[in-house]
Amino acid sequence: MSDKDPKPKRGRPKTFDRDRTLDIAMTAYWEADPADVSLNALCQRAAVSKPALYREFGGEDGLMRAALDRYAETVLSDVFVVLSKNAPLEETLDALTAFASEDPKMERGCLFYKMRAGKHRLGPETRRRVEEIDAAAVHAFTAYLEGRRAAGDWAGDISAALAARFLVEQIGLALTQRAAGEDPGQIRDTLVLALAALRRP
Amino acid sequence: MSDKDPKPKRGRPKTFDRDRTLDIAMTAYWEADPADVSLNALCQRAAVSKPALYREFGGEDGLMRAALDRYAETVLSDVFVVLSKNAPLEETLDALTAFASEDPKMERGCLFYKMRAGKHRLGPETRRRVEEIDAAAVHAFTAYLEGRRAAGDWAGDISAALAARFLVEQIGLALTQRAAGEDPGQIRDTLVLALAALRRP
DNA sequence: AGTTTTACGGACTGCTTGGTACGAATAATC
DNA sequence: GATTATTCGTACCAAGCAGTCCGTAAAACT
Repeated sequence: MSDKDPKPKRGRPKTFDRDRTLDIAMTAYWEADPADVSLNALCQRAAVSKPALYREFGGEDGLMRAALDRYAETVLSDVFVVLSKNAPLEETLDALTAFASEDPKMERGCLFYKMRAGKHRLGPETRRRVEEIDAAAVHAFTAYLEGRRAAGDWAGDISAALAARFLVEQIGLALTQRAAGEDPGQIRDTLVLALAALRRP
Repeated sequence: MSDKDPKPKRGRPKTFDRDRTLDIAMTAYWEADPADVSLNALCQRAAVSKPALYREFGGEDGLMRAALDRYAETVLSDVFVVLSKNAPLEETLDALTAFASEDPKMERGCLFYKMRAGKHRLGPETRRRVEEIDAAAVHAFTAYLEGRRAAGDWAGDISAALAARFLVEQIGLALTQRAAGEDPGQIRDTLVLALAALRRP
């Protein structure tokens, strides 16, 4: 597995730091609304030339898509991990509530939900990825809830798919409120109120 | 009160149709995201010159604010009327659910919530008006719920203010989903699930 | 040394944006 | 008819946008 310069390639050696640039782009898109971050501003922020960006990512759509990919690997994966643990319902809902309404990491909201909210403004690649992640999230929540039902842990009389959609939307709502700078305590209260629908029969 | 040309004013007579222009602007902002409607496009759509717009509304902010004003008078007022009727809780929640998830008038979502979602992109006047309407909505819902509590109709153990906030956000979520073109049936199911928190003790 | 290959970025394109300068048009008044 | 008051819209502005041209730098190969 040694990727230690196995082939001294021809031509001028590449100096473009893809990883660093992607980090900066992801952070910028995350902090602000992706629609409010221009390529020009991004180039300046990362001290990178525009042609370099185009060589590496093909354009704005490619860059956004790559940034979203990284976000999914870096941040969203944690949520999927939590679900795959198949912990009791109460415990999982508490963890999700804390994550969405209080986790300092999510103080500026969630890049995925921000992109989803402005889906019509995205390029085709990024939009496709957003829909992919959305479907994956619903699927993961559905699987988790079906597991909890089988474990006798959840007695809801609704379909797991509906409950999963509901969860995804309520968490999204909370994270959108955080991005808007609303009071975490109030966000938490609202989210707890909503999720009560899954706790009681 | 006759405004029948009581004063033959000096200067060139005005031909600008403020009402018609405002209607077209409101509709355009409503159908699309306000951030995606440029003044240029609006002028073309209304067959109006840009300087005329500036003379009448002062700029983009003024026009948006005027369009939102008209929207509040035209559309939102209906909701406030429903609340002021002080109908039983179940009945009102059903009406709100139908309004948000199925009313054909709201097929493209709600201008107020669209503006609120992109609040940071608005001019100062429009933003201020959005916050005003938001506060008014919460206030109206709070007053209604307190009335229902007094009538023994609502036995919730939470504050009316929290329940009002919750209602405003859930209705907003449903209307945002409608703007995104999601299935009304699914939107309805999700909203009913959320509002169950207010129906049960 | 010279050729080939690859990556580099300054400077440019064409387009859209919100906003405005200004002369022409149209009325009442003198 | 001249003056004054008011509204009209063409034509322009600077700024910002995504995206690209192309000359130059830096390496390996011959």
